[in-house]
Amino acid sequence: MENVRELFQIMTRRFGFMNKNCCSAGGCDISLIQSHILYEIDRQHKPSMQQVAEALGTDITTFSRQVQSLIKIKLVKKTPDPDDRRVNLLSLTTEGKYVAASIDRQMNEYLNEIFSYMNNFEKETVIHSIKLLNEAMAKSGQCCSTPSG
Amino acid sequence: MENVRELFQIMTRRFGFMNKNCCSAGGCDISLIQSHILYEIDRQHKPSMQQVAEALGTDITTFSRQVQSLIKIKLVKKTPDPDDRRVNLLSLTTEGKYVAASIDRQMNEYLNEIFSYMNNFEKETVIHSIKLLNEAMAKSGQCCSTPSG
DNA sequence: AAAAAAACTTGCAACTTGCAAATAATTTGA
DNA sequence: TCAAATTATTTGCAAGTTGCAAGTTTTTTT
Repeated sequence: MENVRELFQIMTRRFGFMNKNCCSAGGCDISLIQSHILYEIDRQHKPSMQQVAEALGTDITTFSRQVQSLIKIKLVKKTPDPDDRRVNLLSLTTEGKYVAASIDRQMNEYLNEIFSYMNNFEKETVIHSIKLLNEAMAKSGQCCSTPSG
Repeated sequence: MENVRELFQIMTRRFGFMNKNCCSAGGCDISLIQSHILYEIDRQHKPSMQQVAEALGTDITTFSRQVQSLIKIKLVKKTPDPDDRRVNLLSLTTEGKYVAASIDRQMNEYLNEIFSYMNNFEKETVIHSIKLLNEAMAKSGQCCSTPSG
């Protein structure tokens, strides 16, 4: 049987390159980590620092400083949680939303280009498979999350 | 229609956590980048520095130093290419092979655990899909490789 | 051969990392 | 009710990582 890990390793490496290549979409040259942070803030509804850091598997102290840099370039906003003032809620600024949307658009364009080499049945099969994988990975909590979280 | 990028983003993030979690397999606590380097040297046949650095999308100067650190902990060997002595061929030491194999074993164990939540048809569908994806990504060179390479 | 190119290494200055300790707000439990 | 424990986040620090520019060594070109 083929080496399953190898298939995944190559695929995720390529997807990583795609993400890296999209860091300059939206007229803003950010780092890969910053791009991931924008993505995750956009995905969650007013998440706290902890929530985003945990989702990304980033040390909270490192994360704190990454967020500071994103606030400095005006892509991210921090609002104290009125219900618990230890907590800071994160959200994207208008420009942050624009950058995140540009990156997302570019990523989906790349993905469409990749799918253009498949017929429609193959494409649907692949998308269905990724969903299956995500569900299975969610069930199998232990291995696919950070040791800390 | 669902957001395809989101499906990929979450899946590759989880696979990244798996890779990170396996860095201590083989009784050796290495960094994620070092694990990727071991993997890639193992995969290619006596590759040059350039070849591995390019495959991983790492700057060659950074890579040079990462390799030095792997040589220092005796996981990697560097042999001058007899045909072109500018070139250094990379290979794993016996211990490097052991560590790489341990990581690979642990990764495949994790993957098996994930597949245990699927029936056999689903598993085969998923594996087939990843192959399709890799072929399509290889055809669509532009987006899924480094800007430099 | 001299000049250009290729494969790699080193110096440097900027950035990133995570641990330990600090601060600030909230919860717990006498 | 108030001191102690807990939680969310930030800062100091020292170690590690980054990539550019400039270096060495070897090979290719002219």
